[in-house]
Amino acid sequence: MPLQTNLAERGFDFMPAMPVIDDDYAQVRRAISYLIDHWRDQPSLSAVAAHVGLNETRFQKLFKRWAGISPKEFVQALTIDHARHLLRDSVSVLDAAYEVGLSGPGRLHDLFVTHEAMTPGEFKAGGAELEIIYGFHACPFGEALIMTTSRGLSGLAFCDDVRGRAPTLADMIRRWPNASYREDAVVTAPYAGRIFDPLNWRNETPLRVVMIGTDFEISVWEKLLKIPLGAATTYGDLAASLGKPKAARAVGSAVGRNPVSFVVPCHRVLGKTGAVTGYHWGVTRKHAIIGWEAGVAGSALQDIL
DNA sequence: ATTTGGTGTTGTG
DNA sequence: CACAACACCAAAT
Repeated sequence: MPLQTNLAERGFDFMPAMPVIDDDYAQVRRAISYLIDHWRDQPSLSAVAAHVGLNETRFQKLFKRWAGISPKEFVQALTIDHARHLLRDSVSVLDAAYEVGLSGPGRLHDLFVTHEAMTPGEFKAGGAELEIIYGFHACPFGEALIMTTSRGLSGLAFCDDVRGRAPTLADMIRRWPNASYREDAVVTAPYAGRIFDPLNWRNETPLRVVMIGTDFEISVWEKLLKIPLGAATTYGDLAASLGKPKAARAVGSAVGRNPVSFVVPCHRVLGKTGAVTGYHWGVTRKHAIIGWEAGVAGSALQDIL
């Protein structure tokens, strides 16, 4: 049955958001990467702007438009101090009162998500008929690759600015080599509008996500869905909350294999010290997401989230 | 500051 | 079945 006819049923009873146009990210990315390298020297606003190739005023506006906060506030959001603030309830958020069971709600404080799990066994058994439809869309963090099945969103990945789409698509296809794939950006576009525009996060119908992974991976990813905007946890705490306090490293691997980036907020997991550790799609992008979320958390939107 | 050793899970042969 | 790889972490240099 054609996917298009199911859109309303699957949660798209809203007008697609205004197109997510963010050519800004290319310049913002250069600024962030510069800041990561030079934060020690307290770089002036004009120095960062110059590095990006803009004058101070234009840079200010670009940044404010992109993040909702000033460059200064953004730098603040990347400090260990801010990380400690995000981590203040690291342990308890993972054991939040609400249950994220099968088909349960997650990310209750921001994006409204329900999910179901699909193990590799199930995936193999039903995989023959399973078609993955994908499309590329601009988003605040560069170009995103969105993948869907008839059961919901199954993948979200990011493209490298210079290497382009192909490596990202190959990376994702390698995860489910037996599926069939078809590109149709018309089908995936509503997901981009729903996911990357905070105004749509509390849409009354949940965003359906299907998790394809091993039992252990799924148990880790379900925990991630409990971390709300404005909070973070550590690999160690995550492991402990699964009853395996020594498995921090295994948890790190599982978090790294999360196929639904951003929606399953793996960027909200930090090292024990608050350091921003690795990210499958580049640590710079992890910084960008954390800073961008600081802007969302501090904005007037806060009231509706 | 850097190195070392102990970890659990997964993919490969 | 064994082994290497890994988005970790604490303890010892």
